[in-house]
Amino acid sequence: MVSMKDISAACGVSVATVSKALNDQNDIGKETKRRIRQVAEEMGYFPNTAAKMLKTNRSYNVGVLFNHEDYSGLTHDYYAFVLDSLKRTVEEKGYDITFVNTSKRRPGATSYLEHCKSRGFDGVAIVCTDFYSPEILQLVMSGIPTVTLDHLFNNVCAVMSNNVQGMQDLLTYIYKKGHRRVAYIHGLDSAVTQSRLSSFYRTAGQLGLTIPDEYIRMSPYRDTQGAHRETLCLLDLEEPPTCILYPDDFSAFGGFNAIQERGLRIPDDISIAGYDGIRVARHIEPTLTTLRQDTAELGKQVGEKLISLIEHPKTTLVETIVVEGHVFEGNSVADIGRKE
Amino acid sequence: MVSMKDISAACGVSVATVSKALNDQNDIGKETKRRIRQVAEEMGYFPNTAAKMLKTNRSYNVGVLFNHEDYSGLTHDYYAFVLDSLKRTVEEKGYDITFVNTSKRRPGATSYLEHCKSRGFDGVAIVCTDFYSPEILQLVMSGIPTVTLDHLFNNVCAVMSNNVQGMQDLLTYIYKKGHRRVAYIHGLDSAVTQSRLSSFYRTAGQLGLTIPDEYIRMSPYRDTQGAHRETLCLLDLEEPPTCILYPDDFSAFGGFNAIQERGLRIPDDISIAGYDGIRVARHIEPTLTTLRQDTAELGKQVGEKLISLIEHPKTTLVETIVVEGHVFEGNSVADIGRKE
DNA sequence: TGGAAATACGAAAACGATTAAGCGGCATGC
DNA sequence: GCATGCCGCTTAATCGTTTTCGTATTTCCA
Repeated sequence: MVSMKDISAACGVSVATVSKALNDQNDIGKETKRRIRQVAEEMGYFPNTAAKMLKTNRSYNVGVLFNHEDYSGLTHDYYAFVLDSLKRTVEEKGYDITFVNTSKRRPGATSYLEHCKSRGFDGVAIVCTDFYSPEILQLVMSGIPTVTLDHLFNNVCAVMSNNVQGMQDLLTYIYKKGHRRVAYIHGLDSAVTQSRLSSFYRTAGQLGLTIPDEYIRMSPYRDTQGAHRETLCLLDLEEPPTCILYPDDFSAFGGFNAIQERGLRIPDDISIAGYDGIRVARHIEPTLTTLRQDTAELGKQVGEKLISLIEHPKTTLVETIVVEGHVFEGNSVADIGRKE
Repeated sequence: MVSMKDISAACGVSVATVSKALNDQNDIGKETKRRIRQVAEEMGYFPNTAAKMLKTNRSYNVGVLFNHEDYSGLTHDYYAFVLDSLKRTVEEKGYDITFVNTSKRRPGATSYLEHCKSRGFDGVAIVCTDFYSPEILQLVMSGIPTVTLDHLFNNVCAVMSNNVQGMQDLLTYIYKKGHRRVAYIHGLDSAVTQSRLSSFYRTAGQLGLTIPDEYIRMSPYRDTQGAHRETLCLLDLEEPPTCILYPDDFSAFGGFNAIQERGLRIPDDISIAGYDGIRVARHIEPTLTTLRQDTAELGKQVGEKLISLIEHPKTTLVETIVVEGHVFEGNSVADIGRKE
C-alpha cells in the first residue's frame, strides 16, 4: 500500500505537505498542491483509514444495532427496507455501515457500548432490538450520537412511524367503507403495540363504534399460526366482525387462510386489513388493504439525523421525528355501502 | 478512553508489559499478568481497534458487497436470509461486518477495491452485485480473500446453490405428479438462469418430455407484472401447459393472479411452482410448491470459507462449495394421477 | 561456585496519518 | 532601515498499539 511517505519521497516534499495537499488545506503553494495530487493519483494512493481514525478520532463509520437473537431483523421486511434506505442515505454522505456485533459467543465478547467505542463508530442507529435491555440503555446514555427507531428514550433522538395516526387512518377508512363490527388482533405488548391499540380504541370511540371485548385479541407479530387461531375464534363468535385488523401483513395471511378454510371469501364475506405494507401484500389477489409505513422515509430520517448529530452536535435538535404512513387501498376491505 | 498507558501507569509497568499481559503472551510473570488484567478490567479498558489495525494490518472486519443500484439486495428474501446467516457466522468468530460502500455519489468515491483496502477489510464476501463489472474483477483479482455467492470466477472461492440439481429435482417432482406439459418462465440471462434453464432442458430430455418452444418464456426476476403477462400468453396457447414454473416465488404470485383472473383454480385447473422458497410462500394458501434454497447453509458456508481464507491462507482450498436445496411440497402442484 | 540458560520485564521503533509550531524569505508600511 | 506579516514549507510530536531486542535477575546444572 502506497503511503504519504512514498508520495513525499516521489515529490521531494515532506509528508506534512502531502497531507495538506491531499486534504486541500491552503497554507501550501498552488502548484505544489497540484503536483502532489497528481503524483498521488498516479501512484494509486488511498488513505489508510486506521491511521486517520487513530489520529482524528473520526471513523466515518456508523454502527447499526440489529439484534436478532429474538428479532429476525434482516429478514423482516419492515426493518430490511428501513436498513436499505438508511444504508443509501449514509453512504451518499461518505459514511459506511457496520453492524454492531451482537453475538455473545464471540471471543472476548463485550457490551454493545464497548464494541462501539472500540470500533470508533461516529454514531449508532438502534433499529431493531430489545429496547429494555440495560446494554441499550448504557449505549444511549454514553454520549455517542444515537438515533433510535420506533422507541423513545429521554433525551435521545428518535424516528417513529406514526402508529397513532396510522391506526386512526386505517380504522377510519374501514369505517367509511361501512364497517361497524371491527375486530383487532394486536401484537404482543410493546410501545408500538400500545400506540396502535390505544389509537384503535380512541378512534373507535370518536367514530361511535362499540368494540366488544371479545373483538380484541392477541397474537405475536408475524405469527401466521397465531393469527389463524385467533381468526377462527372471531369467526366462531355469535356476532362475528365484518372486518378484522391484524398485527401485520404477515399475520393477515394467516387470517386469510383461516377464512378460506371456512369457505368464506375476502372481501365478499369478510374483510381484513394488515399493517406495514410489505411488498408481497400488493402482489397477491386479493391485494391486502393495509397501513403502509414509509420505510424509505424512516431510513432516510434516521440516517440524516444521525449524521447531523455527528457533524453538528451543538446545533442539532434532540427531537422525535414522526413519519407518516398511509392507507394502501387493496381489495381486502369490502364497501358494504351503509346508507347513513 | 482509557489506554494501555493508563494501565501501565496504574500498575507501575511499561506499556509493553501491559500489551503482553492483555494479549496473553507468556514471556511475562503469572502474577504480573493477573494483576494487569484485573486492573484493566477495573478501569474499563477496551482496545482501540484503529491502533491495533494500524499496527497489525488485521481488522477483524469483513466487507460485504451488496450492490443495490440494480439489485435490491437487502430487501430480497434470498439475499437477506443469506446475509443474516453470514452475519451470525462471522460474528461468532469475532469478526464484524461492514458493507462495501457502493454509492458512487459519496464524497471522494473510489473503486470497491480501494474502499476495501482503505478500510482494511480482512476479506470480502461478494453476495449480490453485477459480477460482470470490471470493478468486481479488479476486486477478486486483488489478492484480498474473497468469496462469491452464486458466481464462478477463476481461482476464486465460490459458494453456489445447486441450481442444476435443484431444477432437476423440481421438474422430476412435477413429472412424478403426472405432468407432461410443463412450461418454464425463466429469468433474465445470468449464470444462475443458464444453469437452471439447461438443467430444465436436460432433465426434460431424460424424462422424455417434449418442451415446445412456446413453453419457454422469459420474465425478469421478481417481476410480478412480467410473470402475469407471460402466464396469460401460456394460458392462451392452443395446448396450454398443465404446470408452469416461474423464475422465483415472487413471480409465481404474479402468475397466481393471472390464473385467478381467468377464473382458473390452483392446483385443480393448473399447477404452478416457484423457486427460492421465500417465507411467505409457505404461509398463503395454496402454499407454493417451490425449490427451497438453503439460505442458512449458504450464508454459513460463505462465512466459514472466508474466515478460513483469512486465517489459513496457505492451507485453504480454492474451491466451489455447492449447497443443495430441496423441493418444498406445497399445494400448488396437483397430482394428476397419470397411470403409466 | 561459576557460567549458561531461562525468565520477566523495559526501551524504543514502528504503523500512517494529522497538526501545531517554527522558520526563512520576501513584500509591505512607516 | 527596520519591524511586521504572510507565504510555503519543514520539523516534530502525537494518536494507541505491537513487537523486536536488550538487559537484569533468577534458576539450573556440573
